[in-house]
Amino acid sequence: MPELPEVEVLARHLRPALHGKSIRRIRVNRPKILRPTTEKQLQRALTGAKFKGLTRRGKYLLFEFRAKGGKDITLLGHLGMTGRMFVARKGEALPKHAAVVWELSKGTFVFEDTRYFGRMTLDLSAVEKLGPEPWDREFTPEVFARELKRSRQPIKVKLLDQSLIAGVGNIYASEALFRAKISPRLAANKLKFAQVERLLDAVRDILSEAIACGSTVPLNFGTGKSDGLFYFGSAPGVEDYYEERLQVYDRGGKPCLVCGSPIVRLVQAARSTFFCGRCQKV
DNA sequence: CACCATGTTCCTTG
DNA sequence: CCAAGGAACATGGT
Repeated sequence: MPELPEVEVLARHLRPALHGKSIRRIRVNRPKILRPTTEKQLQRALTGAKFKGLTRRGKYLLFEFRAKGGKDITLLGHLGMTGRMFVARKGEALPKHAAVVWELSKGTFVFEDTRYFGRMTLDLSAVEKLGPEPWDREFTPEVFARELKRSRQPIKVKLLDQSLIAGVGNIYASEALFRAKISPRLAANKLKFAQVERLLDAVRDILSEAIACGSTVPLNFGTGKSDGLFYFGSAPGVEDYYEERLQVYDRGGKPCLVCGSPIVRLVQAARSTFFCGRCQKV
């Protein structure tokens, strides 16, 4: 479930769910997910700590706590490929792959992750390496263009570079390029300035629309199958809602929704890219 | 069985 | 030193 929009929507749901609560006890079922923090360190830092706030940076979540001794603590969360987080109600069964569980003053916070690629750690170094948020005022088309000039990698691959721009993942990279009518194969340093402008607008619009869409969906994490979100999401009764959300991703061989020509799948940097060979000529 | 999957990091090669 | 490519991580779905 996790690119910037999904993480943003999750943050908006978790904030009120954690408001005013503190951590009674921490259970770690998958210590690796804390790396390089140890289970002991996490428990020492957070047992008895009170939730103070939650922000998002790129695809990361930053949990703020006030520890028992009065010290402020930041905990970093990342969903990896398959991570989910939710506050379960009392007596609710834990999912099979619950990696970390916080028993709260009221309720239970669950970080579950089938593939265990996610993170929950006191090591904040990953965030320092992130590039700007897509809507950062300083991140102008001029800045974007200057960075792209330095690379001959395909533009699709550059969009996934979190040190260039934070938060774009494999799905929305394809979607943004389709929106901007730019070929994913075009070398980053070959983009015209007008294309860079269009691409930045497209990235911002695609992500904003996904957040707006996700924000209207009633999440119901606890009950099982529904992660309530986006591409794989199926909140009850809103199935059709998702139909038209993705224009190219995972639509290989299907007709382009603009021109009807078949959507092409290719592999770049070991990841699938989808695009329309007719609409995205250059 | 084969191949695919929303992400990041590490290692190798040039 | 850097850029680029690929494997590894771990589990499940088709």
